[in-house]
Amino acid sequence: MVRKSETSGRLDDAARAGWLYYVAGRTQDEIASSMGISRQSAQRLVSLAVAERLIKVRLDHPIAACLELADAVRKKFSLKHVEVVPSDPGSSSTTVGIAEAAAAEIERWLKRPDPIVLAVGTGRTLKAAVDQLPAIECPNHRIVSLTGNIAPDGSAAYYNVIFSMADAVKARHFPMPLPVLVTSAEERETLHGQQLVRSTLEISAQADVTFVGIGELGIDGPLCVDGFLEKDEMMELMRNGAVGEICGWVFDGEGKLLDNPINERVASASIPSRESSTVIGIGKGKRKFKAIKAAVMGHQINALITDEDTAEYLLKA
Amino acid sequence: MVRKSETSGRLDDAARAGWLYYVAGRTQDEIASSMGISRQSAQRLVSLAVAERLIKVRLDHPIAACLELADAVRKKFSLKHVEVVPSDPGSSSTTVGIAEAAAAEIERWLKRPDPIVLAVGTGRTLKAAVDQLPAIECPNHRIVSLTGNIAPDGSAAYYNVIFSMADAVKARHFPMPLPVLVTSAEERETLHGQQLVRSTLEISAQADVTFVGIGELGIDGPLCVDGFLEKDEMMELMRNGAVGEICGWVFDGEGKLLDNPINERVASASIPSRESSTVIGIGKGKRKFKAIKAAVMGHQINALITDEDTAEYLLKA
DNA sequence: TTTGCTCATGGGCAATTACTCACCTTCAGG
DNA sequence: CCTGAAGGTGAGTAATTGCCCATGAGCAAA
Repeated sequence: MVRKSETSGRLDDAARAGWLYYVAGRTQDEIASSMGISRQSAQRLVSLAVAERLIKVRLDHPIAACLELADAVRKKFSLKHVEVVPSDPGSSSTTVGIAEAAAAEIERWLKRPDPIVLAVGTGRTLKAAVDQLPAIECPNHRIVSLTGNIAPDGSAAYYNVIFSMADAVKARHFPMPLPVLVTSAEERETLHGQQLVRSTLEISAQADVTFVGIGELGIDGPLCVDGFLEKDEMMELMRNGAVGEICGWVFDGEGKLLDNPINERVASASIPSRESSTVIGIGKGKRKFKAIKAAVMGHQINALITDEDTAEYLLKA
Repeated sequence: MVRKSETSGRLDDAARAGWLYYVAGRTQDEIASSMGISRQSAQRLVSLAVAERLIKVRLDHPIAACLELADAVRKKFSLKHVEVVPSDPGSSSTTVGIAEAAAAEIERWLKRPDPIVLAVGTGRTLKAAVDQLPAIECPNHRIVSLTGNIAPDGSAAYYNVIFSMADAVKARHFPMPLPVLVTSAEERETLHGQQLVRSTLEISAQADVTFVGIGELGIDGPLCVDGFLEKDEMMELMRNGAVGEICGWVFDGEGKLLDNPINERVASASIPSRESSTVIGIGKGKRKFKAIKAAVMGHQINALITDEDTAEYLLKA
């Protein structure tokens, strides 16, 4: 304490101050008087100890690993927000965990006092999330669907989540009275020109936050299973490099939307701006690995809710 | 996540808040808004995480003064290893600081790749140290208790640390199904002859490293407070020159085990060899000064974790 | 000796955090 | 159905901390 100018002495002091502060739990004032320096100097020593990484903080809880993964993924892909839930090794479900997390995130947005536009896509995961929502009243908000609600056979599409959402959430909601895929680009233009559709599209473009499922391709993927695409169309798509889809918009391994006849027939609204709004993708599981990776690489989404296994894949890949 | 009342969910939230606060360095306001709760609730979660010991802080820096003291003490008493942590002038705690240091030392031993036998004694300080341990998996190691786990009233003794240790450390552990003191030397022989006890005793004799608390005597000392000895027995002991105890083994001012009826009734295993293994005593504080000095003088231990004040006392005395 | 630079210091102040209090829900037991 | 305990909540407030700034010491180059 007599000599101050040696650098090592200063680090020693920093260590001592840091110890008193973090381990012993004293205030900076107490440290200052016990070391015979001013409070400000004590503060500097404490922050020096932190800056020099003399102080190591550890959190002993399974959730810590998830948070670290989330942070790493967020940084690697420059995402706005990433949430990672623990993987459940015993379950093959593609929704358990992330559905609850997504529901919590939806709830947080809906509880905001200022009016927002919340857009939703489609998919089983998103449906599961919406099913977790409690009853909420939020007359200020608007909820809009990006995708059509008409299945290939003309019935109401089951996985159009906006209706499930309307059950729980009291807000104005805007479905999209269209099929998911139409027969041609021209038909899409015509339909999108209708007044009702056009106003819904305009609302969707203003979305503050968007929740979308991320679908894998393949003959077991949702586009085939739900009958939107025939098996041979799917094979053709995959030959062209397609690996995943969001709201029917098909993209390749780098997350670029494909320039092909299928995408020309997608009647969904465009995915809202990733520059000016938050677009949260939801998905996990081995079959979706490539699709999720492509979606984050190509910035089709700028936020992600997934599980540990998937997050680890994203970091390794 | 819709329902919040689950206790485990609350701890998860605490962990999350603690991580965001200490690891990610966010403010409580940011945490509050990102978790959708009020700032006060965020603050509560953070302090809950601290209170539940989810957050562990460690300081990685050899403070010069402490190092010098440690070296001097090590030489003076021919010890294998001495660790000195800064004293906290304002605190009367007998564990703060050394508990963290002891936990770090235990962790270092447990992280060794080669299989070891780690023995533990008893005491509040050791308990506090073990409570600082993170979760570790080390199936190669064995952990054995030197002292019985049965209190005078027949219940499980609280300060038998091996059970706390088993919570954090995944390793085979061997408790000692005995009281600390039995009624006579003969009873001890009988009990020690039991197969279960004998094998535990054999393991303890092979210990590579042992961690023991150092207890002071007196009517406020642990032996009396925990009901192992009556006040008059204690007075008698002290009249005979006893100054401290380790695992119940009572020794005099020079660290020699007393040849008296009490030590004949101690059911603990013998302290493992100070020739062939490392026996680390943990303790600090004025009330323990004489006991610690006696323990190092008599080589009841061959390594010590203590604080500056105690180290200075040991050098002067 | 002067000049110019770096760096630690303490004061002051705004931001952040901890604590207390009154109230509100939940739930077990009468 | 009421009641009281336990535990959670937000508001308000006091305590603590982080940061900017002007100052001055130390030191090397001019």
